[in-house]
Amino acid sequence: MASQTSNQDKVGALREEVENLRKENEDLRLMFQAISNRYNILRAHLQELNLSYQTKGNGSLTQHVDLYNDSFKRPRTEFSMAKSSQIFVKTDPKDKSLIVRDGFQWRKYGQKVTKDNTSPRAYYRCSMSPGCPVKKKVQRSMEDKSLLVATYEGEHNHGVERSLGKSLSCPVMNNPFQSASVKGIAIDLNQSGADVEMSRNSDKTGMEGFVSSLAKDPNFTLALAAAVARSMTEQSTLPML
DNA sequence: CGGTTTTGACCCGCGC
DNA sequence: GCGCGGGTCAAAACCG
Repeated sequence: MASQTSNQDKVGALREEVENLRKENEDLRLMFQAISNRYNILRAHLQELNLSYQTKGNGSLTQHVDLYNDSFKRPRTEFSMAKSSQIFVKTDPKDKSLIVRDGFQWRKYGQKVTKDNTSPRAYYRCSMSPGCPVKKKVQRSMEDKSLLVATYEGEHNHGVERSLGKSLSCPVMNNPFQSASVKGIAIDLNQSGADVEMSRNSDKTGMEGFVSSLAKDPNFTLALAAAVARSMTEQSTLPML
């Protein structure tokens, strides 16, 4: 029958379309994860600015929110990946491992007990790319033993995608630690939560340029919407921690 | 077997 | 020059 063959054609075409969409979705997911990682690094840089401010004055919540805006309003000649930045990760204080999952692969090359802190400091080098100069130090905070402080130095000479292709779960996105806070500063390491906090606490002054440039790209907005939807679906299947 | 971790030795800058 | 402390090296152990 003619109608039967045309139905088969339609089914074939639909299958092909579904497969194409699936591939596209996968690409978009990887792209979203790369952007997420970059965002985390940028946020860590902000955190560093915030900390240096707090050491000078007694930072209340209001002050540190203002600083977010001030640091964005300030003209910058360079706004690349942070050359040196700190992030805080909430962990079990009894856990002696000094591991901070941030989406990159690291090779530990040393550990030292420092004078000002009873817990040891671990030294890592990025092992995702042969000549990558990035290093990080991880040490438990003295004030709050449940916090791991990771200090990053240098700029990666590669993207984060390299490792993402191998595993479906991005360590940063699936970070089991819901939030970390120290002296009134809260860093939410849960990806979706972080986005919400960001939009609540800042007027996005400095982010405007970045966001609007991305928003002008229809491909990006579509990609982001799809990736976020998928990300949320995946996260909803994870056990609540 | 190749990559990673461990850990004591070594290096180097800084203050005295 | 010397000692101290933080950072790195490198050989051995470990692990998937």
